[in-house]
This record gives sequence, C-alpha cells and structure tokens, in this order.
Amino acid sequence: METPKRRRSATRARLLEGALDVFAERGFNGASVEDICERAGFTRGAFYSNFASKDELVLALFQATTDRLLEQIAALLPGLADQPGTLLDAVLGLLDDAAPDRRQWHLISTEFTLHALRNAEAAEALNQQRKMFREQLTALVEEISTAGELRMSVPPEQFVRLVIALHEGARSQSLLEPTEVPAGSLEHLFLPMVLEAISRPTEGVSRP
Amino acid sequence: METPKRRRSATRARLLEGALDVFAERGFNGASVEDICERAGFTRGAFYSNFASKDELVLALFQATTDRLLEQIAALLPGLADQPGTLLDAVLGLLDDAAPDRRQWHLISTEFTLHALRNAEAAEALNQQRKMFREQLTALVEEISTAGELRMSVPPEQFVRLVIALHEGARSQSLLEPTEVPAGSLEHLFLPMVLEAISRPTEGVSRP
DNA sequence: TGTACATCAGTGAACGCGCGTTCACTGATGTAC
DNA sequence: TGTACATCAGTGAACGCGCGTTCACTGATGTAC
Repeated sequence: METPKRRRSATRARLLEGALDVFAERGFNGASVEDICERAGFTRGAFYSNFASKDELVLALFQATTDRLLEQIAALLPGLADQPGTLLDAVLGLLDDAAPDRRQWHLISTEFTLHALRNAEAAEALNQQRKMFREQLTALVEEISTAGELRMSVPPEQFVRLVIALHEGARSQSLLEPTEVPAGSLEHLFLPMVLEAISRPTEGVSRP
Repeated sequence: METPKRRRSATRARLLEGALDVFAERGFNGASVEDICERAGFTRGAFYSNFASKDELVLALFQATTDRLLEQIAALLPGLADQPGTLLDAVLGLLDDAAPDRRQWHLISTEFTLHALRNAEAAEALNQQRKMFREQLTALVEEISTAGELRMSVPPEQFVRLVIALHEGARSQSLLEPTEVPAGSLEHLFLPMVLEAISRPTEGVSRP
C-alpha cells in the first residue's frame, strides 16, 4: 500500500541515495541540488519539501550512512567471534564488509572528515560516530583475544586505532594505485607482526 | 630592483600562497577566485593575468607545493643519515619537518587526493609526486639500515608505504581528536615493533 | 641627461550563467457523511 | 458504496545572488634617440 507517509519516506530515501552517488562523484560543494534530484528522479521542489537546505541534507546523509554502517556491523558481529580464523581476519573482514562499495565509501567518508576538520559541529558528530565504531571493534578484539587466551601488552583501543589508521591510509594508496597496492595488502603484511609483538607482554625487547 | 618580471612572479607567488590558505579553509570548490585575490591583496583581474582559469591554478598550486616539499626533503636528507638516532627517528622526523603546517598540509593534500580519485590527469600527477616522495624515503631507509648493518625481511619500499599509510591515517585521527591522539603517538608506539620484526629475517615466527 | 613613446601588470566594471531557494499550483490519496 | 471536500507530496517556473570569466582602461616602468 502506497500511503503518503511511505511515499514521502521513500522519496527521502531516494534523494539520500542520489546524494551519496553524486557527492562521491563531485564532492559536497561540487554537487548541485539539481544533480541530486535528477539522479533520484525528482524535481528540486521535492528536495525542498524533504530538506530545509543543502547543508541539512549533508547532515542527514551523514546520519543515514552512519546508521547503516553501525547496523551493518551489528549484523556482522555475532558471527565473527565464534567462526574460525584469526583475530585479524575478523577485524579486517569487518572493516571490508561493513561498507559495500570501497571506493564510494572512501570518497564519502574522506569528504566528511575534511568537512569535520573545518566545522566544529560536524566534527562532534563525526567523532561520536567514530567512537562507537571503535568501541564495536574494540569489543570484538577483546572478545576474540580473551577467548584465545591471549594477553595484549597494549590497550586494545590503541590497537584498534592503529588498525583503523593503517586501513584508511592503505585504502587511499590502493585506490590511487590499484595494481601496486592490492586492497588489504599492507594490512595483511604488517599487522600480524604487530599482533605478534603485543601478544608477548612479558618478554623483553632487545635494543640494537 | 623591481623589474616587471620580478613583480609578476611575486604576484603569482602571493596568489598561490593565498590559494593555499583559502583552499585549506574552504576546499577547492568552496573557495572563490575573489576569496583568493582578496587574501593575496589583488583584484580578480590580476588573477586572470596570471592564470588561465581556476582549474589551472589548482594544477599550478599542486606543482608549487610539490616542488617545495621535494626541495625541503632534499635539504633535510643529507643530515639525517649521519646524525645519531634510530632509523625511525629519521623517517618520522622527515615526515614531520617536510611540511611546515601539519593541519594545513593535511587538508590540502587530502583535498588533492580526493581530486585525483575523481580525475585521471590529476591522479597521474599525484602518483608521480608520491612516487618521488617514496623513493626519497626509501633511499633514506636503505642508507641508514645498511650503515647500521641491518637486513630487512621485507622490501624497504613496502615498509615506506606502511609508514606513509600509517602516518596519514594517524594524522587524520590526531587532527580530529588532538588530546586523545597526540601527533605521532600511534607511529611511535607501533612502528618500532614492525621494525623489530622485519629486522630479524632468519628467525622463525612462532604460530599460536 | 631629458623627452616621447611602447609595454604590460594589474584595475575594476560588466556579463551571463548556474546555483540554492521560494512559491503558487496540481492531482493523487485520505476522510466524512 | 458513492460523493464532496481536505490534505499535502511533488511540480516547475521564477527570483536574485554570487560565481568564473572578459575586457577596455591606467599608470608605472622600460626603451629609443
């Protein structure tokens, strides 16, 4: 049944979807309201019937993508800790599977990050989302490492920060040079070394 | 002496400097030609006397910042290999000292990267610059490691890619949350572990 | 050295296009009787 | 069930502002004699 409320929220969803595509292609400032409406199959009037302004759309899109990401993670989490495979497989797998389109997600989240670095309100929203994201990952790391009777010599949250930082930096390189840096290659090459090192808390480290 | 040529290139330089500031504050698309000219103390006519278009300015600014960065590195390099301190101090010190303003450099280079991910011509220019940058760092790593009679179990270029990826990802976190992630903290916490691991090529790695 | 002309870096007004936003409207769906 | 009216999601024309770009100009500096 096509009730007006359902219709309205479907329109909103299609506009958000169109905005995601167009923002990824041209950036927040480069994308026009008309571009977005055209992509979604509406006129600009429909846009202003659903959003007060282009700025509000950016915030709404951020919330929508954030919600979807966290839902996606919540859906993936329960299976991960019990399945076979290493801690790293679980964590990196989660990072890869949480966002469907690597390239688009990188463009959008980098754009959001730049926006947040220039806008205190956006920074607060982004930091809150990133904190929840880190907490989910940290819980996963703690769950797997205690199940495997591992002890870390470094706070798990720091390790998660490392994984995220490396993942984002490596993703940038791999999108710029797909053949030279296959997706995940830097993470899979170096993170096992770190994990090995922090899983041996009591051994002394030789100093050359 | 204020010859016309000197005057002209000084104007160009001031416009590029203004563009750097304004682009960092508002992004490429968000910054207007008038903003840039106002910052540099000129009218828009001066702008179009020195650049064919706003797009050309972006390319010229990329070249200018790239040239400056590579010069800066070339100036820093000779001292590093001989001075006391570890390989990591040298590499991370170079990354920190090469760009004067961390925040501005992050905003600008991230903006360039986004631009390159949407524009093949810009991608080629960026990849070329990044390649030269990596080669400088790789040479430094090789020089120091052979001087210290270290052998790496991983190609130095891969290690350099790791350092760059981690540095960029960590810089993003530290700009978003300066108190939670002090500049360089993730790098200094984890990279020594990696270096330790790849400096012991012949030893077997235990598998838990 | 002084004068007359040439050059051209930078000025600032003007143009027109595309943008974000507004608003009177329409027609499909919901509600009342 | 059928009819008359109300609602309101989405239409599309219009507005005006700010943008990138152009161009006739000016006045400081360079050149020729």
